[in-house]
Amino acid sequence: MRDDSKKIPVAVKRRLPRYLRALGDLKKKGVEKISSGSLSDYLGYTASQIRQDLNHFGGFGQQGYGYNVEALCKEIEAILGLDRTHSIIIVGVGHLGQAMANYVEGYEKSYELVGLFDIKPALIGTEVGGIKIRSGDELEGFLKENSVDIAALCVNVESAQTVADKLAEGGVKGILNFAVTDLDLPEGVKVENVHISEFLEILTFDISDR
Amino acid sequence: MRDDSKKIPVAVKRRLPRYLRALGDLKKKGVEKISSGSLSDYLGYTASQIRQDLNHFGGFGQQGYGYNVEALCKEIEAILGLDRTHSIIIVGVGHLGQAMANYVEGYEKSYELVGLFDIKPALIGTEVGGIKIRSGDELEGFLKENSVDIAALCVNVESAQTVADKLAEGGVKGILNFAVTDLDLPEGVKVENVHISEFLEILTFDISDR
DNA sequence: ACATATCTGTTTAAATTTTAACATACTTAA
DNA sequence: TTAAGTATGTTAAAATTTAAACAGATATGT
Repeated sequence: MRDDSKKIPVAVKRRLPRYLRALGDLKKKGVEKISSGSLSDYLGYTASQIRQDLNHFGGFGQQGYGYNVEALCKEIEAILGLDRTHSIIIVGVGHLGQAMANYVEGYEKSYELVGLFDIKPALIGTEVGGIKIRSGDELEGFLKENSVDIAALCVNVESAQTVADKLAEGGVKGILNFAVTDLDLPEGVKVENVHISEFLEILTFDISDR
Repeated sequence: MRDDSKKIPVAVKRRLPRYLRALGDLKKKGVEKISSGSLSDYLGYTASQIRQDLNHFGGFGQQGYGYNVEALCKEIEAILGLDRTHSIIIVGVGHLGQAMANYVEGYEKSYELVGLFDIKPALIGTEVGGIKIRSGDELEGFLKENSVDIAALCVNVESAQTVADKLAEGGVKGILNFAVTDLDLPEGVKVENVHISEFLEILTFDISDR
């Protein structure tokens, strides 16, 4: 939309959800305005960094006043794309897939869960969150018929790449990958990895006395 | 252990699990040696970065030869602390908690699942992975009796801080936090956040055409 | 209305992270 | 045994990220 938004540094991008969460909390508390200094206390980022981050999207603050919580919240939502609705499917409805479904339900309008897929016969046909679980065989056909923006990939490592290929072929724009493997995908399909076991390993490194 | 290891850059630390995974794959394939160049093709990091990363831990390569896969694998395991066994409990045995339990089972010797806790009466007393789910009320007592290294925090946002306080008080060294909130903890207790909804938001940002 | 304090946007500097370059050492094959 | 090729460790440069500094604009209290 805005033409300079391509240049938003990766580091800034990854902080946006945290800003949004903080602002949502403040809004809920009835806070109307906030300064970079107060937000710094709240978030643990330096006030300087907050001002610089927010400035990538244009001046939303006012000197001597601060930032309007409501307005800034809306703005960041728009930047992240949460002001629109994105269709989501979940492939692999094990524990992780169901946990993911719960997260998706938490958003009022930003996401719409449109499909669940699994290959386990016992699961096919049952419902999760009011949505029927379809057979994995139906995935390709489903993607032809329906426009899917995001797929949460909650299958095991072995089948991850195969499923990912089908998702890419079917026109999915982004994959939230929970399988602990690195997917090879065509240009244009975005991937966000959530390699849980790696977080555990990093934590283990941190607690190992050294 | 090594006295300069405190200086390992954060960015390097966070890449270690990925190195370990790649080396494990190679070992499984029977590859004995690997050069930084080949590893670069495999991982997508530059060869230069790989050499520089690995050098933080001492020279494990050999000029004209490369790196011994087996030896390097062992070394990184040791650096991460995976050559020892760490006790783990999971607090909150919903879908996420059970998924987490599965991950832990995947490690042969590095982790030992020693306890599961939940407050839902229907769950208490049932077993997951051969471990009985205890009542949340027993948590403090359990921590007094047992030495717990890591806790996976899989409870809802509302109770996360309260539980985290008990964990810290009980001597837990690290918390893998799945609750989408920022925990306030005493110095010395490490936290690794896995804020799944934030990954989804970042992915949404990436796919939003701009 | 005015002075003082507040707070942003922006510029400049520091720190961190990544990439490139290269000298040196080892391997391999003839 | 020797020469050519390979590949590391290390140093230097570039890029990115974070922090500090400050000028200018707004708010607030008297």
